[in-house]
Amino acid sequence: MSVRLTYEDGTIRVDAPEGAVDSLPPLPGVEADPRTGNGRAPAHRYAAIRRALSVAGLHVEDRVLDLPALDLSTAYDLREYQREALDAWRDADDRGVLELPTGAGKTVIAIEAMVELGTPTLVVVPTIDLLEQWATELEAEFDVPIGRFGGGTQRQEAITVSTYDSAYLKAEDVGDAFGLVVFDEVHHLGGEGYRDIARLLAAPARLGLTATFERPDDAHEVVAELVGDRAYSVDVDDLAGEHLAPYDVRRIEVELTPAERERYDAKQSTFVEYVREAGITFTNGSDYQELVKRSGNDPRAREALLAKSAARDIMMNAERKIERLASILDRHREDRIIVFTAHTDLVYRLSERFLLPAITAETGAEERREILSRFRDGTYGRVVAANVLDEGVDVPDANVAVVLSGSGSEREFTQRLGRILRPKDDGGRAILYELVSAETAEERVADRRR
DNA sequence: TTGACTCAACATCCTTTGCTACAA
DNA sequence: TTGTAGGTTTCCATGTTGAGTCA
Repeated sequence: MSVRLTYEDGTIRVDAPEGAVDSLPPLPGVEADPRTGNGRAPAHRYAAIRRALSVAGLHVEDRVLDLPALDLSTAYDLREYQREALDAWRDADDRGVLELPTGAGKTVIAIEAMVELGTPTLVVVPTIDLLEQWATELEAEFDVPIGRFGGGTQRQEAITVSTYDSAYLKAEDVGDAFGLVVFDEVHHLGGEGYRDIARLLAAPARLGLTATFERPDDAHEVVAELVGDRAYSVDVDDLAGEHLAPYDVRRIEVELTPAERERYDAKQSTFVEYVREAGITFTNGSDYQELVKRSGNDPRAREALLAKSAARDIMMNAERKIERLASILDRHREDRIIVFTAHTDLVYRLSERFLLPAITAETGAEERREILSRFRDGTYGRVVAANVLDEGVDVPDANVAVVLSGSGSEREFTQRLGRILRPKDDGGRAILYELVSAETAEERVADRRR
């Protein structure tokens, strides 16, 4: 008996002769389609279905992928840990996630994987900036045209780079055109909508790259199912000193002013009292969602949330943080500094007071390029940014970071730290200052991200 | 082609506790 | 008496991004 596999709009269609689908061994993800009398599975099950059919000793007429072999080569020589990472991925049947810190050379590993597999490849990235970086790198490395989905162009080639958004729109149409898919910053794939990208593609080989695989909402489990488990992981501290700059993190506690303290305590207790009365325990992650839900029709819940938000503003934008920043800027006159905040308002205030070039979400692409280019060539020695420079932008090297405020996200912290870890010519140490308001919830927030 | 706009998607947002109605 | 479930269609606010539309 011969089983036929076909790709159809993001699914794998399974046909057996005489409608003998019922007599097939159980196949991963395949369900009977009562209308057509055949079996059907989401496309990402393709590799597993092939394996199951092969184990069962059935003959397969495979019409899913019909891909040309690519003859690629690269001049790159992998470092030892890069080689180990790639080998681990290959040992896991060309599936899985590599967890490496920013600056460890994830792109190089992906390029080597493409050379070894020699199959059409789709690279999926979160931003247009990254799309350009990857495309430029691949064009320089391989002597083939590189396609682009995103940023206004939709051109498909054997090797194509796409944004997550465009990949989401195109996956159904191109799901049978690639043998390998590389997800850069693969933690994004845990997003409710984005995970469909991986479901609709038939590509048997899947490589995920990230500096922080785990997600607070546990969606990395979904990512592991779609791309493969974490195959290799190396920590910043394993590379610091050799391939990355050695670094120090200095936490500086700052007192609230009496006026700030009074307002903070009032707002915080409004929140805490409501939480206590409502019996919300925050024992699991969804409790906060529960509170948000309530605030839709319970005015007191809404008031509590607004109070919490006001308290957060006070502790994150505390006056004395700005004073401490002044002395840090003074001490590091000769250094290259990036100042990070959580609020755009504060970015503009700091920009005005210390004459720092500012970048926020409101900064246009052209102006942003200009600022970063001047930071790169040394015209500017310091910049202040909101959450913009956290990921997906090629930020010139700095050696001092000042985190004035941030979330409890481990990912955000890792990315900000990564901004100062490119090895220094003089072998110098990088420093990250973390300003935290004493005796506020910010102490917990700061603990959580480390 | 560009620039300004809107829209949708995604991420973060968190604390020290214990109710109430109903079915079996 | 004991065990269990308890919104249905999420979504307080802020920040960031990519895609699409229109002039």
